[in-house]
Amino acid sequence: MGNRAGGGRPTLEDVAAAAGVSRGTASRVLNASPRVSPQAVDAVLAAVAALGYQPNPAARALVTRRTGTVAVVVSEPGDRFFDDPHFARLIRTAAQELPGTDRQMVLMLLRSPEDQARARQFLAGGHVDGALVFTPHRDDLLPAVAADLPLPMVFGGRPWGNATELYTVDNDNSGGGRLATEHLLGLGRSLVTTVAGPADELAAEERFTAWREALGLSDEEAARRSARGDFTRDGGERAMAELIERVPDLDAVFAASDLMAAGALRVLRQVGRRVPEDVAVVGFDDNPMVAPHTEPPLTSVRQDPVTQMRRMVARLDELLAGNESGTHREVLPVELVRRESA
Amino acid sequence: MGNRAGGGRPTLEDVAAAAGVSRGTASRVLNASPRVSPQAVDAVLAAVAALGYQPNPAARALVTRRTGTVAVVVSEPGDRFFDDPHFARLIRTAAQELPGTDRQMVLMLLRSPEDQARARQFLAGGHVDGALVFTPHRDDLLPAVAADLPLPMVFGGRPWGNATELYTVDNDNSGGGRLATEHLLGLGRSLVTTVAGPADELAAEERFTAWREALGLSDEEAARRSARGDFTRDGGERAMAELIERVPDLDAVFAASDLMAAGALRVLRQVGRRVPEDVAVVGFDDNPMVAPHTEPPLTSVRQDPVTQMRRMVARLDELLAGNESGTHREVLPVELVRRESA
DNA sequence: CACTTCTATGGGAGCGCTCCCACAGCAGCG
DNA sequence: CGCTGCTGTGGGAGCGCTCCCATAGAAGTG
Repeated sequence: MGNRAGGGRPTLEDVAAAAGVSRGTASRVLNASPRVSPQAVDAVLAAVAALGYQPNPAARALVTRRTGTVAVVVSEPGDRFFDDPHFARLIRTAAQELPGTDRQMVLMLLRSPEDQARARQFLAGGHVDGALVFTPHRDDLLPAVAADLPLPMVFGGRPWGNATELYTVDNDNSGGGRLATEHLLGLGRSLVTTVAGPADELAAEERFTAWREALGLSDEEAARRSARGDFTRDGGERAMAELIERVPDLDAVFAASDLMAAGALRVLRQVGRRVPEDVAVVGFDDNPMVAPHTEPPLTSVRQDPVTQMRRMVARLDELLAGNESGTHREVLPVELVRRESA
Repeated sequence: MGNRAGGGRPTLEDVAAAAGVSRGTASRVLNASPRVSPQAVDAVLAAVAALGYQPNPAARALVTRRTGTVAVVVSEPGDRFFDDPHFARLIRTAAQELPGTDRQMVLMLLRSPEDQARARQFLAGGHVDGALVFTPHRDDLLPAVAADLPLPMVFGGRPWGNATELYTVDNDNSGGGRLATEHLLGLGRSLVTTVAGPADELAAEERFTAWREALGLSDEEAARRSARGDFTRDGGERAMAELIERVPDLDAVFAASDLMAAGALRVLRQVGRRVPEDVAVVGFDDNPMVAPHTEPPLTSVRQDPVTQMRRMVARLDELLAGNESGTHREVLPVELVRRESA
């Protein structure tokens, strides 16, 4: 009576014994089954409290085939995971949204092709009930195998490949690129250049294409008026330096990320161009750790990782509930936030 | 033969049947038991490959009482989790160090007292084999209950309370505070002030005390020459503004974090004090996203979250292996990185 | 050659839960 | 008063593994 004979953690059997009911009834109480008498509920709950009982998650998972955990997968081979506060916001939102429904979050950072293979194994291995996946790079192999994995998955940002059957929650990169470019045009700027993101990320390509189309540029002219960065501050500096060399008379820059815009601003200052008087600059992200703190504060296209993650969790919840209807592709709107740089 | 009758995932029984051995032998092969014949090993491995078998983690956990996962717990009620790249570095290092030994990482962000209670439940619930815990705040309740939890735990930074039986991996905050202060003194500065961190964090208190003792200040004088921030950039700005008002003739500032130092630099610039000519500034963290990018680049006390997390993982591994010897408290050295601000 | 080791193997037991079938008890009905 | 239906309960089966005991056969010993 009271505690368990073996001395270890109490089991459901111990709870049942203490409550004077059977294991089956105790289980029904814990799973909120309607077919239990009120007095049984009370007795079991009292026994649970008295014994400090907690269900064994492994035993439960074994029979229900549900683990109560969700994987959050981020592929980022470089240093951006900690250089860019964007990721921290994503992770934090995931951590906040998931426990709300009593699910734990397994975080996987993928830095190499081997990591990707391991992640595939892991996701197929029954460790988690579903996955939220960020695989923006062209050589990320997870999207290609995603359709074969018998696991609910929602992608953040559209991965490469014509995987229309994947569930994705994306930001409106094209709309953002257009917004930024048209804003610069509206300011009366005549030579709008861009510091583009890495060509292996679709989001970067979409922003670039939107810029090119908003200006109606030929491929050659677009190439001349653009330079690539890698979404980092240093990359932005290098690209800006290259651009100013090649297009000395530029009077506007659309940078595909705030971090790159920050690098660009620094270079512009170094070469004596005033922002926004000589050169207007627009960033992308509206990163709260970057955009308001640059010199001058940065006008930027706001995309909201919090909303994105929320929508991803909501979509995954639907999939976990067996609801496979609904659009596969969801696109979140972006907006221009004006500050002083443009 | 071949695949499973039921059509679901193959089980160990299926593998055994395909390999022409018993379930017991198949299990021995998978667990690298020495008592198996080479031909049995080959047959089982071939069957595993042919069937695409993966062990059911729940079934394994049920009997071994090991889940193969480790919790990483971070208590941070404010926005610092994504404002401060420090956390991202910690998380990324954990993600990198843990899978090396085939363990998964469950991330828990604690923002409220309820979260703390939930975390306690979770850690006691058998979901994970161990935990790496960051609970720097005075009202974090996890450290107090840690000793009662039958779970290997390693703390990052020393939590409040005289919990000498806890395993901790800390940075040398006192040494760092002394280093910074003595450096400023060595520069010939006569009025060294400090922008201290929040009083509810032990690390902040240790840095503050080291500063006070290096200067040999009375309590009143220490209070006059210091102002508190909350480890954020904005907090640093406010504290610096307050300090410059109260101690107009200050010629040096030791800021307890790089982010606060960045805020301080901005205020100093605004009021027309030149750094380092008029005021020398030293930060703390040597945050790679902040210190090299301030105006001017920041001299800072380097602490290395990568090393810290590595040591924590190593210590947890020892505990998981049953080795409870070794020092409970480990302190990591810090060093001064000179740039232009001091 | 009978005996004891040793090695490799088979298969039962059992981890702690949920699911489900069977059944007791009790109304309500003709 | 025998029948059906409904509610609450007990307990067997079984999820897929690992552990361990028993045992067959090979190898070693006097």
